[in-house]
Amino acid sequence: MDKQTVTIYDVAREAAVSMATVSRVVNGNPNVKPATRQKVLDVIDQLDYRPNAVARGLASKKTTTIGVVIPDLTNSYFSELARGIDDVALMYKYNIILASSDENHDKELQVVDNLTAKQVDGIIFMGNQISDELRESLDRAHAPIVLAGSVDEQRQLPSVNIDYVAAVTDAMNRLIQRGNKRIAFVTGSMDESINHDYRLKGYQQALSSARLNYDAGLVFQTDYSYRAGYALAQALQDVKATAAYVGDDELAAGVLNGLTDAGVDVPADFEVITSNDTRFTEITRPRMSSITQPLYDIGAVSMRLLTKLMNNEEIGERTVVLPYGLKKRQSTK
Amino acid sequence: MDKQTVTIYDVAREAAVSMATVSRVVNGNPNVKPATRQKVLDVIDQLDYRPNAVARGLASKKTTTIGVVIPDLTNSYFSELARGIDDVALMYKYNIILASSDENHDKELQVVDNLTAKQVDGIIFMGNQISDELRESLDRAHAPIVLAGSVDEQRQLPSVNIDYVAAVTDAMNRLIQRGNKRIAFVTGSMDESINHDYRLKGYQQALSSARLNYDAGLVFQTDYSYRAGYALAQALQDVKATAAYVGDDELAAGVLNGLTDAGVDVPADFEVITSNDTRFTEITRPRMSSITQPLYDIGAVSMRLLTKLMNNEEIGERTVVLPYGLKKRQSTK
DNA sequence: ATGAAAGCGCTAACAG
DNA sequence: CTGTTAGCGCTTTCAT
Repeated sequence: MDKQTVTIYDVAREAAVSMATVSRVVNGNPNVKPATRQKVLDVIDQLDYRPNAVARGLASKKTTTIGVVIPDLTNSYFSELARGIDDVALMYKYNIILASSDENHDKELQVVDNLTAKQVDGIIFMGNQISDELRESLDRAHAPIVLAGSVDEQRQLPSVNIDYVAAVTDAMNRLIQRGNKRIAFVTGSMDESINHDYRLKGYQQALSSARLNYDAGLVFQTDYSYRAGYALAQALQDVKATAAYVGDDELAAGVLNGLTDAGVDVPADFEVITSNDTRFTEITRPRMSSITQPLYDIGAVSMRLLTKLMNNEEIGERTVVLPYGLKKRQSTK
Repeated sequence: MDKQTVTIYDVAREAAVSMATVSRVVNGNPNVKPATRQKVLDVIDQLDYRPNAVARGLASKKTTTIGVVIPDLTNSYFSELARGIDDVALMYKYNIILASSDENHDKELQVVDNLTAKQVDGIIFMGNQISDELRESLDRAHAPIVLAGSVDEQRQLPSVNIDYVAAVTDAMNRLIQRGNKRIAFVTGSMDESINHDYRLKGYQQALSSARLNYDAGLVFQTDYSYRAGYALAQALQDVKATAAYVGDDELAAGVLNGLTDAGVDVPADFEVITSNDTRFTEITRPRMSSITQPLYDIGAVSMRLLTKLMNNEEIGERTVVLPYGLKKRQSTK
């Protein structure tokens, strides 16, 4: 039942060199004579030696493992980001410890402490409520961290996103130009900075530029789920909205189908525009117009940035803003 | 830049006990006098001591970390399974190292070796082509493994699934009873055991029970993507199929929309039934009829089974088969 | 109930 | 270019 049969010591003995030398060839240290390197390599091959990453981690204080905290694995927005993270992590030979936070503050704290105990070399964090408590936990990790597709209202933490304010403003302008006067704003919790400090700001800016009144009754705060959106159909009609900006694609799909099933014609009688351009936008009928953002890239760039931070490389800008766009499909006129 | 400031040694000194005692209280060993336990606890609190999991792992040969290999993070089928795995892992205090395989055989081998190096205590594997090579790698891990929502044609590895053959047979019978004579079979690669050895078998069984001929021209092998399904619309009409069983929900959504956009009325002129009952089935219009399966539970039960295996607990059946169902929605008559 | 001591498998100075 | 020697921080016998 030995997990580890052959160790670096066995290789050293068999190859008649010191373990330091074995360590050197394993780690690609150039200070080894080709002949002995080959000899060691042969023995490694013959014994089928595999370095123990845990021992390595303890000795070197580097685990080549990063932590990724994700609010919801089953939400396409996050899983697309994760894919970008994963690809780049692989490229740089880092393993990922996945930690689900369920957008729950206590759990976020817990998982971060947990990642710290595991001595991760860095953390990619997705989530939009960075409390002071969390900031402390993150500090204790003594490891670099970057926010992926998430914002830090205090702009202290390195992050990669798009310009959410401008994106929402653009989306709103589109709706306003088409003559909509009562446009609903539908997103997740306003406790999330991205909703409260960015999207809502964009919403209000567009309104005020168009000299339209801001009506709190048009603001819907719910959770990011299809069901939640579907359930909103009646309320949306009750407030006489003729369009909606929605902060999540599944939520938007729910709004769209809820409305359609209630006999509302989208986009003729009601326009909807969503935020993340995930695959859901193509699957619904009508297809959903959306803000577009390079999700995979946001994840990939986050991870790349993290590697730089972990290597103490020179960083240009700690907050990288990627370009967004607007894609008109069928849910808007 | 010290990652670890306070160690067990510091606590021992400060509490005037040996590190062995500190270790005992940290690990909940009952052989500690309540008074000294309290003293140690106080010092731990005061110094904000956090055990280093890496050192622990090296000393105890247990990392409380498991590896999860997943073909595609962005596919709902797998992410739903992962959610179940994750929840139970948390419950038993295991961390998850996530390893994407991209349904690529070489990558599977590589990630398994990687997980082995990291000394994971167990592995949950999703994927349906267990080659001999992979089996060897898995063996070398010296860690228990369970297949989640995946099959091992050789039935050697512990796994949790539904009865795929029966499920597909049921789905086919439904289609056949409605009078369909030419039913397409649309799935991913036939190299995958689940497609070749299970689903296809169910398809053929249903056909033969109904005395319908098996026509290889009705079998479509593609990848699990919306685009792939969408692109199949013409081919499906060319072979004069009037219905299709589809092995993946996104793929099915593609088939459905492709057909609809080509002017085919679903379900009036063409029925489709899919396999995984993920959220996509509710979002498409018409909604998709589907085999139902307890995805979250499959993941959860897999993880639970793995914990038992890791603790050398007595296991009843190494292959657990969960119930499936059939849900009629609007894509079938 | 508690302590001493020997590792776990590897890296990293430091010599030579 | 290679070997020696300490640890890394913790668990785990084995004594006491």
